[in-house]
Amino acid sequence: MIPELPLTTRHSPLATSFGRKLTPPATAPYSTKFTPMTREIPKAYEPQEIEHKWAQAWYQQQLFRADPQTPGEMFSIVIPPPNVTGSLHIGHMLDHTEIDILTRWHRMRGHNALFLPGTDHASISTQRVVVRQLAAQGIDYRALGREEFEKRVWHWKEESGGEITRQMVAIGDSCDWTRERFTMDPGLSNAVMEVFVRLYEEGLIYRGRYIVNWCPSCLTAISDLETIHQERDGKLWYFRYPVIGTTEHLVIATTRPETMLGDTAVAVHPDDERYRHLVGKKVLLPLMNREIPVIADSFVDREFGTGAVKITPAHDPNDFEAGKRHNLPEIDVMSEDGHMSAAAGAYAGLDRFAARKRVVEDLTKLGLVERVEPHRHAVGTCDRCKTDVEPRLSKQWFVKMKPLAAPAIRVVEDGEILITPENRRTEYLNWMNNIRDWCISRQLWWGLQIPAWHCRDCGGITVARTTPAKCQACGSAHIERDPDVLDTWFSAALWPFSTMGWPEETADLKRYYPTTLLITGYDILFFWVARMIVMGLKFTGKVPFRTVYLHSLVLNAEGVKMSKSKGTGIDPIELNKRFGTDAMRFTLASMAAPGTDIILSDDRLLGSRAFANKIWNAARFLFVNLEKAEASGVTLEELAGPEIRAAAPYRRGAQLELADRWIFSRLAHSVAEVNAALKEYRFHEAAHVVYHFFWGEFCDWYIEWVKPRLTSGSREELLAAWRNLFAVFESALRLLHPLMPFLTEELWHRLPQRAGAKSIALQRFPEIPATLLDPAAEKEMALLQEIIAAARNARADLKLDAKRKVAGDFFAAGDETRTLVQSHLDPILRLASLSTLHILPPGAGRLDPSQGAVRASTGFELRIPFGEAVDLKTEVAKLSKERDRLARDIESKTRRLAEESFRSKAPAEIVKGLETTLQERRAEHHQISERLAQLEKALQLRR
RNA sequence: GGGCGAUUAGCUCAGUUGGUUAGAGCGUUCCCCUCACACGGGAGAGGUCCAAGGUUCGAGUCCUUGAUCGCCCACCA
Repeated sequence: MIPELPLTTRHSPLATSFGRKLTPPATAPYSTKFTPMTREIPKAYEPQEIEHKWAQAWYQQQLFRADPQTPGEMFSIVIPPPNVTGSLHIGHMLDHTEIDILTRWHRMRGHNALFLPGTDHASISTQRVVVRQLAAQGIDYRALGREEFEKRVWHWKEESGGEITRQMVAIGDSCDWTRERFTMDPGLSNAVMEVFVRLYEEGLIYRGRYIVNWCPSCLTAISDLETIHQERDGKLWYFRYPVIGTTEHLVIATTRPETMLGDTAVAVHPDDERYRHLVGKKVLLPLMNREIPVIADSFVDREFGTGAVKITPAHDPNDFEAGKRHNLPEIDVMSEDGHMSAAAGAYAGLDRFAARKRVVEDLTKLGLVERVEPHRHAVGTCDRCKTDVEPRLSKQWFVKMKPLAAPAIRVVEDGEILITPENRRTEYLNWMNNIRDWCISRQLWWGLQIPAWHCRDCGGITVARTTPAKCQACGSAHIERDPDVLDTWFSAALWPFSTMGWPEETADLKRYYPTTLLITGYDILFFWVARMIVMGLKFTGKVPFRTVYLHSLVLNAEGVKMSKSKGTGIDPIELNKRFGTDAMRFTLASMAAPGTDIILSDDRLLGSRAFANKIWNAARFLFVNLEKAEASGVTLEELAGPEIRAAAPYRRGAQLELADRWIFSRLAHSVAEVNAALKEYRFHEAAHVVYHFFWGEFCDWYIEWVKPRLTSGSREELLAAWRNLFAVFESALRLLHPLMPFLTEELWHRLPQRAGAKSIALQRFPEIPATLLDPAAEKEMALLQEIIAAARNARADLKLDAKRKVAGDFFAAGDETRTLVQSHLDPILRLASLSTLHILPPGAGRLDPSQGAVRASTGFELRIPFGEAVDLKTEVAKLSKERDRLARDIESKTRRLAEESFRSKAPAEIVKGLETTLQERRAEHHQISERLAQLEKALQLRR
């Protein structure tokens, strides 16, 4: 069953975002009968209405539902689940655009394609959002109690998750909505418990008291990855600790004075001559008046500071280790919220930074501050709230990563998983090879609670899939569930298989797992990708995906990563309104060159919108002219046949006209290029190819070329013209569909269609037979285009009225060229705005440039005669420039060819090619020089 | 402290394995509101490919060094 989209939340989906609600359409938006095409088509493409109509239709009809029973090649991809912290931002749009392009492409190529949607509970982030909301209402979340708080978050989740779903529908994600998942769904949470228990039973999950990264603002432990190191200008304080029983002082250096209150030793290097006599003695810890030992430990760096370091086992990971080695007491002088604890004596209750200041002041008064130096160092901050992280001693749950990492390294090294781009693969391997244990417990309320129960009687831990009745160790019923929840990435790590029903052996799991591909941003390579590989291998014995494509990030105009909290994000809804989803998708795709980040600009979006409009108007042209063809007896049925979809050229007799041969050949090339580009995730290239084909070739040349054929001629001629035009256009729509799904769907339905034509998305991607590749046609067409361009160029330089048709002269020594021009005189005249083109006989010789502007290229010369008022000087300047350019080129080529080393070492074809080119250049140069001479003579005569 | 990426037209960026005159979009200049489209058509201008060395017959492309910008990783107090 497809879920109804909840429409009742006050956050109200499309009502606030995309302008309207999703309601079932009264009738299907496509015709169920043979479609008489809509003749009335607005002049400009207005995406809003159309996108909404199709988004809704696709969703309602479950158009992209995947069936494991369907045979054929499989393509499966799971979405990187967005956090339910609000709505999708522009960064997500890139994920979705790339995934959807590839999914649609595979589906159209006949593959059994699954795009599995879903969302992530995002433990810490979501909790923060709701806590802040409550605070805004004057509610302290702790006062609500855990249960009530969880209820509030679930409520928020329904809103946010619903909004995200609606956005995904609205931007045309071709997901299977029946398979939508959430990381806290019963099935997924079940998988999480299963994994936790198994890892615990194998000893790969353990609980222990260690120094962890603690956020005093979020009030939870966070992992190493969530700790962002920030370079900062700080200070290095030198403190004097009096050595007991002497008049000496031992000087230590520290960046964190406040932690000295918890010092339990001072360490020096065992080989350090300066301090050897002090080892074993005691120093008096100032302010606290505690006697602490001087110990020797080789972890001390003799070069740093004074070579003597204070040891605070409860507040520094190194000191913690040292403390363990030397059996030192651990004195925690801080509370969880970053204030000094009772153990800090007189400083209790002070904020840690206030305490720092006070400690320095007090020591200064005592004359125990030796000196202070500026010191640049890295400070850990919380990924979520940017608060300085406090290394804190606490009991947490960890995953032992080393044994799990080994296979995850192997599969990437072996190429069983392909990580692309290549440099990310290296990054992955480096990280995996230096992996450390993963702190997975979080002191939060929103999330998946750890399935462990503590015994109040014996202190034993019972880990179980379902709530146990008694303690596993002593049988006591006095057990309590561990209050902590799991790091949100723990459940995310299982996503590719938990979403498919694991640990059950479901049909989905068999058919769609391992997934084909993972597409996500490189910023979560370690957070997510690496851990999915680890967990996938551990629990399914298979890789979770065959290929990982890591795309760039979308940055704002300042080149900073988009962030909603910082207010630096671009609102995708705004973009959709202004440009349309298709334009946004196309823009993202066209900028998504692997390896470089994307800075989105209005200019590019405007360009894409213009492209959509261009296609719209090409279609409009077809539709408004079709009546004329129908009047001559061409029927819509004839334009809706399978030949259209097969892009089979319609030949009158055995002949296909040059323009048709050319456009089919170009189409075949374009399809091949798009396929090749998408295969290697070169979205920008695919976008460019389609853009150029549609606009630069189909619109600019083909349509213009065949225009007269569409409205006059015999029924047979009209049919040929229209069939070919439709075949190319229809194929081009399919070619474009993965990039611009809405526009193409709309136009496709406006084409004559057979009954029940549901969606272009379910049609085949164009497969153009290689026999349509026509190098001869491309060459001839290129020559004709060049001739037309030469005429236009000459016209423009003569500053002729663009509307005025003028006569031209044409000379070509080659018979073939003359024949070609003669047989395509009509389009040439039309496209170059010429009244006539006088083709001179081969014996006529060069065109006299004093009579007009001559433009020449390899094999031909074309002249537009000077009118009454002509600026010969401009013409001379133009030709001189061209002559100089040629001269430079000739010189460099001549020099190159004269080099013996080049001739002997370069491949023969390169040498030969260069020689040929050189000859051509010389000929051109000669012509231009001649022309210049004549022109200058003419100029003198005028004077 | 390690590692990585970037530097190409006014702007934003492409440029596949080294090969003949380095491309696109936007902007800009000139001409056109021609019966699909001014979100348009036509024609131009605009680049010592960050710098210096090196390899090569040949370098935007490969190597070395440097400069500038950015990113990732990292328990030296």
